[in-house]
Amino acid sequence: MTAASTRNRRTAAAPPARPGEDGASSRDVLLQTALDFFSTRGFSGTSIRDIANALGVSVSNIYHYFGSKEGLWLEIMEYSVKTLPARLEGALADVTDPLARFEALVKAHLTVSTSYQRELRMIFIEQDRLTVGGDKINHDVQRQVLAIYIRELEALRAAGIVRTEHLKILAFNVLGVINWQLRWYHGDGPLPADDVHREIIGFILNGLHGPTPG
Amino acid sequence: MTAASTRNRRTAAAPPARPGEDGASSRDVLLQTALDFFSTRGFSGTSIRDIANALGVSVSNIYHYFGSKEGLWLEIMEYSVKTLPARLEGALADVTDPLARFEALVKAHLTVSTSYQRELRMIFIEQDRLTVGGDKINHDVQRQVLAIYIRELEALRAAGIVRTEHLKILAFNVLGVINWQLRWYHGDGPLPADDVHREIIGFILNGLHGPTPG
DNA sequence: GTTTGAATCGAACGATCGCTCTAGAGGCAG
DNA sequence: CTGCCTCTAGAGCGATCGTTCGATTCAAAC
Repeated sequence: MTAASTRNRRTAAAPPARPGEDGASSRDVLLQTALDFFSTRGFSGTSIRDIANALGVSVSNIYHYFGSKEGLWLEIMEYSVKTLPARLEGALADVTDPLARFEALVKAHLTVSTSYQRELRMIFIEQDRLTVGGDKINHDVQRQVLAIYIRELEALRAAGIVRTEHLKILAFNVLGVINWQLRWYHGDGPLPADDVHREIIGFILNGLHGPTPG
Repeated sequence: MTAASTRNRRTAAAPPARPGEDGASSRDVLLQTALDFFSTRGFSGTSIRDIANALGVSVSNIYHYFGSKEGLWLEIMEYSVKTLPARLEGALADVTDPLARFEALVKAHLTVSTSYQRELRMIFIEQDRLTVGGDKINHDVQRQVLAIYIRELEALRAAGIVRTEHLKILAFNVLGVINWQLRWYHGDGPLPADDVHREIIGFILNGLHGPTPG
């Protein structure tokens, strides 16, 4: 969102970075640009020089701040994707009714997805290219999120709202709708994000009832 | 491993063998191996040497059969993904009732997804790395499939089953559930594919009813 | 027997990859 | 001024990338 504007400010003449002055340090600009590339081209589809050249800086800069290409990827994960499970749990803190909890869960998930769209895309684009430690973050986050959904779905089944016994499949279906939105929603449509979210939530909450017997 | 033992004896004037015609020709083995790599590592995450070394053959072989790395990718698309819209239309040929049509559409889509899981994954993994002509196939297929779903959803709205006016969002939600299955379903679970499909269809058909007013 | 052509290999090309190294520029403490 | 530290640039390293080329094998065609 702000990457393009900050980028133009410090291109050609290579001025020294002034952290805190204009709010975007060299480090932040590198992160934003890397985010743009990683989220659209994937890890192996993005080269260090792609990022450096887009900003008109040297590749040494990236290694100075992040140590390696994978370190840059992990740095983005650290402040965004890794916080997703805690954010979802936070949205459930004050809600007791099972159905209201689930709706709050989906709503919070959609809100985070809109805020961190590019970052979350990084999870789902090309997952077998990082070293063991790097992949572990992706898998851990996805596993934690899935566990949250299954736990809430169990409460819904206890309440008689969900009838199927295959809660894992149901959770995948719900997550499919939510995560697919990362692909098709670009914010340039005529509908505000809230209306889009309402449509998605309506679809999911109806889908919970599962296959009609008979 | 099997490439060295398979010597093909095909007639000189004929073009390369069609897939599935005789045993496993060198060409077919190359296609299958490329499919394994492309569907898990993406286009830029797969190197020509990855494929060649996995089979113990020379990289020249790939260029002999497919001309280029992108030609190999497109060859896979040609016999699989590109046929998806026609297959979906074919499933609708004899059905008239709108709801039955939609159910047949989703069911056929799931069947094709199970048969061509790796091929369809290639669509959704890394989409900005091919040249203009290569990307066009991906976009065309996705656009055609979306058009089919929207057309059927319009019939459902005319029949009073679908109430929302945002059919495009609804179509994306349905496609999200179906396509997300490409990620999580690996066929190694305890449930047969038919049961999984039934769960997914049940979720989608209930989701069609959309947000409950009030 | 000769010719043809598809199938295959191994070497090598230029480009690009992730990454390292050295050095210079500028701020700041002594 | 001197030394230290952070930030940055640029050259260059070895490896790998997609691709090309020449040569060889082998079976069918003439």
